[in-house]
Amino acid sequence: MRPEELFSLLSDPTRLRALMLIQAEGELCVCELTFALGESQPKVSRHLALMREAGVVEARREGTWVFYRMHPAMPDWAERLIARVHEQVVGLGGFEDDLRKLDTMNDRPGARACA
Amino acid sequence: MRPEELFSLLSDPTRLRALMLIQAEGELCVCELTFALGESQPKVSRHLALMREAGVVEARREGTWVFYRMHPAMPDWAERLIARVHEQVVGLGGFEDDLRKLDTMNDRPGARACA
DNA sequence: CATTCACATATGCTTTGCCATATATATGGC
DNA sequence: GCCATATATATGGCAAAGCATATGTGAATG
Repeated sequence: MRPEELFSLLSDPTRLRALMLIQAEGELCVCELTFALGESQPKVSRHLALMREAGVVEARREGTWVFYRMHPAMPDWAERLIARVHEQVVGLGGFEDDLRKLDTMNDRPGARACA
Repeated sequence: MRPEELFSLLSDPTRLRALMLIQAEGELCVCELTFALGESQPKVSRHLALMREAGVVEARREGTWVFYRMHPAMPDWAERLIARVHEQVVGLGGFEDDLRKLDTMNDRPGARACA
């Protein structure tokens, strides 16, 4: 993975917001991300697929749901970079709103863990 | 400036390489960047213009030359973010090459300073 | 046990718009 | 007039969004 490719992935609002949510929560399923972002399911799924194909996130199926988390085999520089991005960006309006929105979701598949 | 916009700027190889050089050197003119990157002058100029219009870098004219540096009024989060990016990618092959290439340039306008 | 249904997720397809590049030309200082 | 830099125009390609639809899983019904 080259740096420009990673930045290209981060340059879309839907992907950036989704990734910051995953970074904050550790693991989230598509329906949780769809709810928190307020975007259509196909749109969210497509963007997650792009990050999955690039090796930024990893998918794990559990019954009906598919959970996404940071890819464990990501290069160190990329992992650190995303963590730094999260630190600098999480305070900006919009990202906090997404987290709050997520907390208002009922009946979450609740695999709350492993951050 | 929104984060996605910054990442969009960083997602082009020419812009990323140029910005990393500026971050490392403090200040560089267009001809130095053109030389170090090995790209055409109009190409480099256009990419610098994009970053200038976005408020990421600032231009200063000194006679024939135009020097570019980080924009002093950039938001704190963006300034820190670019510094973190530099820390994480400066070690990757390619960026080091650009710096070495720059050092081989003769008759540099040499405003070496103020980093 | 097979069928049907409901739900979560993924994927073709098409249109639209932006981005990068190249070439050519213009500006501005010496 | 020469050099460094900027900008205009045209073109090719890629990326995002919407819509419809396909896949895959689980539950319920007969």
